[in-house]
Amino acid sequence: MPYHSLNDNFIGKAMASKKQITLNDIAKELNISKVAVSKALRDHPDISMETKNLVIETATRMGYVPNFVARNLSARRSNTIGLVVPKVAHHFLSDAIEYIYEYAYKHKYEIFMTVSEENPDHEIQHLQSLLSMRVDGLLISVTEHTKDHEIFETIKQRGVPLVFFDRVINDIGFSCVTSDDEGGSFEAVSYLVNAGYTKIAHLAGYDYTSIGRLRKAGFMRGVKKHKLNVSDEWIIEGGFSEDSGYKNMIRLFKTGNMPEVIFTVTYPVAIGVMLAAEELGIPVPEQLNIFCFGGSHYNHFIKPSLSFVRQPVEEIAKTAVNLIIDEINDVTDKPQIIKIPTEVVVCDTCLSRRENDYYE
Amino acid sequence: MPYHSLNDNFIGKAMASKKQITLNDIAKELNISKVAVSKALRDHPDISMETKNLVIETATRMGYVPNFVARNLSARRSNTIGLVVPKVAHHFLSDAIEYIYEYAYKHKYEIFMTVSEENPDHEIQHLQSLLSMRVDGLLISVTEHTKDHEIFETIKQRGVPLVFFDRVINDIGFSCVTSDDEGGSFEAVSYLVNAGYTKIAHLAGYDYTSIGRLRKAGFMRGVKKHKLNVSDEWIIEGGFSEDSGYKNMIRLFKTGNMPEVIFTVTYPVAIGVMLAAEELGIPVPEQLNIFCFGGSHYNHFIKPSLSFVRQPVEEIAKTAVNLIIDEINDVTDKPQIIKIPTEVVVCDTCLSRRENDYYE
DNA sequence: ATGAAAGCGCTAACAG
DNA sequence: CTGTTAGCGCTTTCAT
Repeated sequence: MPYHSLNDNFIGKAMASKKQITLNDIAKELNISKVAVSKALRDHPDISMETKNLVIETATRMGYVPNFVARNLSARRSNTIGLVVPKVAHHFLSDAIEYIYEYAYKHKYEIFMTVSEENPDHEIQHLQSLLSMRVDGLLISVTEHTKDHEIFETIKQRGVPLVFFDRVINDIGFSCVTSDDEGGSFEAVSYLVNAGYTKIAHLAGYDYTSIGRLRKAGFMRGVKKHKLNVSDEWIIEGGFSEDSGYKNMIRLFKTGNMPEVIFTVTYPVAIGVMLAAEELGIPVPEQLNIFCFGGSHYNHFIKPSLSFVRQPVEEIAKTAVNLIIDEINDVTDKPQIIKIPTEVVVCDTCLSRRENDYYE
Repeated sequence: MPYHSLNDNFIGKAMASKKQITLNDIAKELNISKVAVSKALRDHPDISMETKNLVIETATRMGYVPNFVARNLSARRSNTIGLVVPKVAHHFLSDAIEYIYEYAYKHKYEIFMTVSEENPDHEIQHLQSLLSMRVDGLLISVTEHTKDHEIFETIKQRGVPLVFFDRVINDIGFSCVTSDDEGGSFEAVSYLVNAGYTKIAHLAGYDYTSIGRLRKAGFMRGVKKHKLNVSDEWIIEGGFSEDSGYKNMIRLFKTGNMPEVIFTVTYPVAIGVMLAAEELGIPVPEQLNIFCFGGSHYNHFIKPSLSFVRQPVEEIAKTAVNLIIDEINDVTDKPQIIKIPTEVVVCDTCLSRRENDYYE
């Protein structure tokens, strides 16, 4: 069934059965025109203070609630931003979402959020829905499986502003806001080397997902810079979830060739590695160390707590919101590629083995 | 400024600048009427198979995207449910949100979600926005500070269906879907008593919030049933966050009168207690045990992992979605009060001290 | 089976 | 300052 066909259940009883108060009702009550009421309510300079107060008072008294649907249809803008995320129960995204709401709210934009569940088909569907709702702009972090860019071409054609954040698609003409994935991974390796580790493996994401590709690239740059010996078996491409961390840790173990440290592409992957290590009877951090990209609220309570590269989530959210609003109002050049710096945070794992380590 | 006045920034450039394909464009292209196209796209029985196929093909070819705003205005229903939650980065809610999206999606309803950040004023604002967008129904979990019920009266008056879930307001004529908060707490106490604990404290929520009141009530019923001696100092009313758990643990400690077990109203509160215990040098679970209402993804990795009352999150989400859809379509009696059973899950804390304990 | 007419509630453009 | 006119894009009667 093509997208533009209607939902099956778009029938039956409509919503609110009670009569709604409209601009017209207020106008009649006051014996003025509909337009005057509309303007008064919008605090338009055309209208006298006196009339305004009268209108506002009457509107409140009559229980008027404006109809945004009508307003949006007429004004061809909705003051609304569509947000598409792959998950909600997710260390990074759940925080990012809250910040996005917070900053959008400050700018008087409403956010309509939609969850794709890491499913590219749902992602397309939701994007279409949001487009159909005539949102003014789109904010999206793509699923870990998004490969098809057709929908984004459509969006570009239609001229709807869109900003990618965190998991992005570069080079297709839209702005992107991310942490410095490549640089952060590079710094992680540098930290590890300075701390006295040389045998480092990397559980990577997928190459077709920006964070997977870039974090691996940063890792590789670190490896090259510090002339580390990294066997092929130590770089395993997998997903971004706990599950893939678990599986790939087992796979790594089976090679019989274990590193000192495993650097994982995400926090959940590290958790999966911990789980597997526990089952395999490998003590962490004594026999195996773990370092990951991205933190978690619960990290402090986990034993051992994981050292990690901090993602500047608030900054990313804030920047993305500001950018999409600027693009909506056409006050910025696009596309912009923005990378927010990261920071190495040392917890229980991967402590320095040296004496005078400058990382304190 | 009254709610119905417009946002300050409702000016400036509108969205999509490119011309959008409308029903009319397709109609002209095909030399048939707008209505025929509309009906064909909606698979209306009036239209012949032949015409339908032709229309659908042409629409696809021309890149037609239906305008839901116009559709909703005309049809007076949007196939959309408004969702208001107090937080997103939250053990229970982040899961609940995903399930709500999942089940709504199955029923071809779109969810527009909004985050109140535990702020009752934002909550009211968002409810108003959603109402103005003419959502067909509302799903809400209230903030921990929501006391004023006026907005809900307004919603009732307007005849818009609403279903509360998890944090609910009873007795104001709306349906509620929750876990069995009272029963779950009662069972927790029963478990603890059977496991050999008698000195139990309760870090409660607020009495004006449903989950706080009911979980405390269940606790009290357990205390009475098992004739436990619980000193007044052991029942502390606070919030639902990590922060309040931390503060109240310190407060409890200062009384010099410590229980064997602290039963907390939520998982985050338990985490706060753990934090404080760590700082105070009280070993958990050796010297102090913790039991809480609600679990967490990360519980398995926390040492010691917390024993808890499992909230049936998927069931709650599913039930709430089904209920709101039924109410939208007026195929159910309302209001309904639905309680989903909970389950005691034993992890590292509060293990049984008895030999032949039937809880294994 | 198809279409013409009438609006959903609101805002924009222009005239007074 | 206020009102009139003309839609936004779509869905509903109700004719044909």
